[in-house]
Amino acid sequence: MLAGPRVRFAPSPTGFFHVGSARSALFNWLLARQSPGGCFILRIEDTDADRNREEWVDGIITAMAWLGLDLDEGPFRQSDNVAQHSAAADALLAGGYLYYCDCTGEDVVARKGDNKTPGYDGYCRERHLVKGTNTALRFATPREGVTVVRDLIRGDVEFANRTIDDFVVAKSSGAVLYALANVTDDRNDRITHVIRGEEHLPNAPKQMMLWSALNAVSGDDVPLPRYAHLPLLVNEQRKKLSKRKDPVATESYRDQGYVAPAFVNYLALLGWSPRGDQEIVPLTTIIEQFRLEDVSHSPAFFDVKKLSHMNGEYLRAMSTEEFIDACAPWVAPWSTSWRPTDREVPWSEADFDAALFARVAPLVQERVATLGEVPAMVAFFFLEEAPRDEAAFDKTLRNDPLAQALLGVAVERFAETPWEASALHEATIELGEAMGLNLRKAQAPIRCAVTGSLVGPPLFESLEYLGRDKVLDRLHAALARCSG
RNA sequence: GGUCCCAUCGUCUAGUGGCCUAGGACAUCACCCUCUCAAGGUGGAGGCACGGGUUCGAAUCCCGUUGGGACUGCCA
Repeated sequence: MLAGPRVRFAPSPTGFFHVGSARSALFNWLLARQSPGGCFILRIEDTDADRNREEWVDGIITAMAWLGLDLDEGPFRQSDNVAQHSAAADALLAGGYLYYCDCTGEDVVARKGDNKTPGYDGYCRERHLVKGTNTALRFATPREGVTVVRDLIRGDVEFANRTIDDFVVAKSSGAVLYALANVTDDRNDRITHVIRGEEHLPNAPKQMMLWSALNAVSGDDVPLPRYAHLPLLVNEQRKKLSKRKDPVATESYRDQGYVAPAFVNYLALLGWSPRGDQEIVPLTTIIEQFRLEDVSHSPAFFDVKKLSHMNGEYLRAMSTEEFIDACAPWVAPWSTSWRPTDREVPWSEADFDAALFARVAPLVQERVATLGEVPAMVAFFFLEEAPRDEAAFDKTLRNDPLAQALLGVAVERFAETPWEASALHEATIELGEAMGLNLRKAQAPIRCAVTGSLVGPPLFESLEYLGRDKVLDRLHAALARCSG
C-alpha cells in the first residue's frame, strides 16, 4: 500500500490558540485528508517548561476538536521525547557536528564589532572545550556552499551557508532546544511535509543541516521532508498578528458565536481560494481542491467583517432546528455541555421559554451574523420588562403627543383584536390611518413600548408570540412613563 | 545593520504571455423590496507600486528601484 503524506501540527502552548495556528493546523489537516493514507499528527511542543501552561494545551485540543480537525496520531508531547533529543545531541557530538561553547551573550556582542555577519562568530569552534557548567552545544555550520530549501509554496530559497551562524542546539543545562528537538521528532515520526508559518523559513536551512547530520550519524537515511511556508496573517498595520495586541484567540470567535464550518471556510480563504467564483464552499470541496502549490505568497489580513458575513450565510443556511440547537449555548447555557465564557444571559432559566424561542428563532435567524447577537435580539420575550433604549423612548414616545395618543387607542383596539399577527398588522394600519400616520410611523411607538427598542424582529409576529396580556401591560406601562 | 520573503480594487483573492475593456467576494455608495432592523435583488465607484528590459504582444518572464514584512534567543 502506498503511504500517504505524514504531516504534523506542532504548536507551543504559550497562549491562546492563535488563528494563525488554526490556519496552519487546517492546511496540514487538508493535506492529510485529501490523500488516501494521509496522517495528521498533533505534537505539543512543550519543552520550554517556563512558558507552557496546561490550560493552553487544553485550549489547543478543544479548539481543534471544535474546528473538526481530527487527529490520526497524538496528541503527543514533545516533552515525552527528551531522552531521544539528548541521544540525538550525543550522537551529533560524537559525530563531530557539535562543539561546546562557553561564551556569554555579552561576549558574542563584544566581539562582533564591525563584523557584518550576524549571530555567533564561531569563536569556540576550535577551542575543543569539554562539557562544563556553562557550556552550550553549538552546531558547526558549513562555511561554504549553499543550502536550498525546496519550498512547495515559494519554490527554491537559497541560503549561503556562511550566513548561517553556529546556532545553539542544547543549553548549558543540557536541555535540547527547538531546532534539534523539532527535527528529531519529525525524523522519528517520519514526517513527509513540514507546513508552517513563514516566520519559520529562516529555520529551515538549519533544520535541513541537522536532519542530514542525523541521517549520517544514525545510518538511517530518512528522506528530508518537503517544506511549505505559509504566508503570515497580519493586522491592519501589516504586522504579524500579535497575541498581545490583536484579537487572535480562536476560542473567542467561538464564544462570539461564529460556527466552525464558517470559520474553517474563512480560514481556508486566507492564502488560498477554491476554483470558480464561489467562495462559500463545503469542506469536501476544499479538501478536494486544496493544493499547497496554489497557496499565495503574500501576507493576508484577517478580516472579521468578511468572517461575519460568511458566518451569517452559514447561519441562514441552517434548518430552523439546527439553528435552534446552535443557539442553545447562548440562550440556554444551563442546558449545554459547552458554553461561551464571559457571556451573561440576560434572563434566568425560569424566565426562558424554549417553545417560545423555537417560534421566534426563524425571525432572528435571518437577522444575525453571529450567535452571540441572538440574546439581545430576543431578550424582550423573556424578561418581565423589556430592556430600555431611553433615547429611542424619548424620541418616539416621551416627546411625541401624537404617538402617545396612538398608543392610547392601541391599548383599546388590541384588547379586542384577534390575537394573531395579520390581524394586529391590519389593526395597526387602521390605527395609523385614523391619525394620518403610515404604517412605518405607526408601528414605531408600539414597537418601542413593547420591545424597548426601535429595531428588532418583525413586530406583529412578536406581539402574537408575546401574548395579549404582556403586550397590553407594556403598552400601559409606556403610557404611564410618558405622563410620569 | 545582516539574511530571507513579499508586492492585482480599502480587504481577501482569480489571473501562470494573447480569452483582460483585469473576474469574484467582503466592505462602501445608490436604487428596489419593506412594519423597524436585517436578509434579498439591481446597479455604481474602486486595482495590476514605479522604472527599465525580453517579446509581434506583459498583470503575467528578467533586472533594478521603492515600499512592506519575517528572522536575526542558551524561545518555539
